[in-house]
Amino acid sequence: MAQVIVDVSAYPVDRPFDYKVPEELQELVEVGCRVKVPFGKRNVLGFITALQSESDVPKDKLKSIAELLDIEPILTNEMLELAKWMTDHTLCYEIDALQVMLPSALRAKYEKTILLKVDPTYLPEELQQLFGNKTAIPYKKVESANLLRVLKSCMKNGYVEQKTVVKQQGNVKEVRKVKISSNYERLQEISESIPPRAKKQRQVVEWMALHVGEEFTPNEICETVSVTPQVVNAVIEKGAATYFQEEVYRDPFSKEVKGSIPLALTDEQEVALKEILHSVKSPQATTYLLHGITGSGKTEVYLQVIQEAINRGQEAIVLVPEISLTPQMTERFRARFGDLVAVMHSGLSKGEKYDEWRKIGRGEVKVAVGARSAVFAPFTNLGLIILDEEHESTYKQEDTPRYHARDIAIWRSEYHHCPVILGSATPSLESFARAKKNVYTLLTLEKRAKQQSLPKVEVVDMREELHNGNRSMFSGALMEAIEDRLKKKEQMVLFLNRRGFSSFVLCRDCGTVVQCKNCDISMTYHRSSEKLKCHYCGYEEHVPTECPECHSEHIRFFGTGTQKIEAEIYKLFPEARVLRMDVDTTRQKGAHEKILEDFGNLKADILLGTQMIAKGLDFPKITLVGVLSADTSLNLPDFRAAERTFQLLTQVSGRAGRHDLPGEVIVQTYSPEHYAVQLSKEQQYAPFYDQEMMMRHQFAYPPYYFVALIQVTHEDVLMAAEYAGKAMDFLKLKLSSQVGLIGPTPASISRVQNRYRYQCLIKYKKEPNLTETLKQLIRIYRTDWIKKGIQLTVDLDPSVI
DNA sequence: CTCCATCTTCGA
DNA sequence: CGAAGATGGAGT
Repeated sequence: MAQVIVDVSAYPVDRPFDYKVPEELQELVEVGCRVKVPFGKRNVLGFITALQSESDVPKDKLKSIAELLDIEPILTNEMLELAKWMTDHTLCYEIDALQVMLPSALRAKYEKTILLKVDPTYLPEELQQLFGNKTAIPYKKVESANLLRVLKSCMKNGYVEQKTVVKQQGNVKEVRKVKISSNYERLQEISESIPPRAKKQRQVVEWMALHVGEEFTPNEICETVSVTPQVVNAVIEKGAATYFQEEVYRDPFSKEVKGSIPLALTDEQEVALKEILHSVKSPQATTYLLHGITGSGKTEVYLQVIQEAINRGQEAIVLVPEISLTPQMTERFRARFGDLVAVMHSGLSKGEKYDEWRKIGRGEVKVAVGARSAVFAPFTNLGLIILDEEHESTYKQEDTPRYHARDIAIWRSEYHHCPVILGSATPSLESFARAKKNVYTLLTLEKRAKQQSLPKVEVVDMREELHNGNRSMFSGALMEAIEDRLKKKEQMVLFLNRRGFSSFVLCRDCGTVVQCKNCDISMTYHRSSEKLKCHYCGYEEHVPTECPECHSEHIRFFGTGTQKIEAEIYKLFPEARVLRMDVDTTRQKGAHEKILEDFGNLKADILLGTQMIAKGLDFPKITLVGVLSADTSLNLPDFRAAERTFQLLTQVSGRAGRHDLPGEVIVQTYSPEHYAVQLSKEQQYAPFYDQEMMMRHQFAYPPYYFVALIQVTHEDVLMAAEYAGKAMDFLKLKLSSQVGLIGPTPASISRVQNRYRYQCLIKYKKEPNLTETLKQLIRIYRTDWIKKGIQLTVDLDPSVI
């Protein structure tokens, strides 16, 4: 008897189902294996979460497992426990928690197929043709041939049957290899039996006799003996060797990396290292907040702690925020630990991810470097987990299961009794507050590792520029600086924070801005494709030649996309060589690496990009960083806007002058007096923290309060508003008077994909009843509201509001 | 009464 | 989530 969580995300089936284990699988099934089980009228994938001898389910209802998909369990006990915890803490289904821990290659692919049940001659001509001589074809094929009507009548007659087959999305890659017989005499016999005119065959067998028992790819043999594959085939048929399949890994690394050795540490680094090593050795689950200014050498500390973990036979997980960072970052880890490193990021194919995952699970590697989901790396003897740039919002998954990698890391550290390092130059207020309360242990690096001084930061007031008649995106100071660097042949990074402010199309006669027809947001102009795109739903349309409202021809592009800036740079500085890095230029696989490599090889003077270039860049020739508009992130309707801006400005500034040449930073803004702008000038984290904490206290936001966000959407505005109101009423009724309830209010983007969005915010300090109340709300929604087309989501600890 | 479209239910 | 029964309105 096996308890199985089935692969169906729905409320009524979010619990284990009991299945009989067929005789032939008795000895094989294990907790954590995937199985194929009959569920309702179809087969689905499921995970065995428990094995037991008894079941409360009546015997006549019990079905048997149809197929065992894994000989070895793919989920560890730790993962099963963690999944339970996640369902409770993120209010998701257990199946979603389990699925998110596995590489997508192991997820199920359901394919509708049509099975032939009678002699094909019974079928109408067209359908017969589709089947050919097969007995099963994909449903899609019938659909695309427009034969659904024919199919239906055949199904009625019982000529054909529909069935969904369960497959997995990706597979182990195998290559065919040749194993030469280990029997020397046998090879001699074969050689002698080969007729004299088959010269090539004899050559092959004679060569094989020199490599008794060895393994080669067919290609290797063909090349060394210089024969065609057919010859090798013939020899194998005679019994000189056998074909076999060998499992191989897809190699995600494009280039070799030179080795590196541990660097000498500064006193500060030494102190931090000793402290963390203490927890590695104890071992104990301590969470460290490593607060080190940009360029203070956090990574070297990570590397040396990991080395110790490896020496102790343990493994380490390193989380980095985005792919933009991974090439440079992973190279540092590969340089130190070589083949012991696995990478996990979105740039890899399904198959590559699966291979890396298997290397980790088998213990063939000791370090996993990757983005958010790498926190689930299936190590069994973890010695350390690191979250670099811990404040990054990408550590929070924005759809179910809405987990935060930081929380998962801490959970796993408690399970494995190992430390967690949260590293950042600009820690999230939450983490820093916890460090101050000694929930986390604070470690500080205040000096830059190579003793360079911090770059000089100049804040330019764009209002004055405007008064002085400069209407361009470049202030006088920035233009001068760019010209200067171009002359000196030094490099620059220009940073444009595009979020919420990109090039839109505006009619100068009536003021209409072209909006997406599905969402309440302006369309963004893309010069390369000459199209308008919606960044929320992906809708595209051609650039209009006249205003859609008043048909005036006076329409023009406003705002500043990276493309527009690029064009402007070329106009102002015709000799400048610009590399643009944004969503458009990095869509292709390996494009990040290519751009950064080119920039590193001095193939361009200016690197122009969006937030993806804010982090991790480390090139010696960068002496100028320009932030074209600091305001865009400052004015977002999010209580973390100031924090984000401070973090962003600090990070960007950190790109300049990391090596011998001194760096300069120019920040353009319409709010030069804002504390987030002012305090980022000298990376004054502590004053910023104090100031921002005051604001958070005043408005009852984290870290003083926890927040939970409830979003209600519907195609109809009134329905969305009404049910958001109902949700609010329910919360008011059930929660204590201690909680702050805000809403319902329209979401900052009030319509996405033709659905109107309303939200309610819960602020609370201690509310033991909260999870239960939210579960009840979700229950009401699932049993009642969902029928009316309402969609409701709950996010405990949302990263964007 | 038949046919199809949509809603509802249920899953071991 | 998806299959199949239940429901219901339009067409024969």
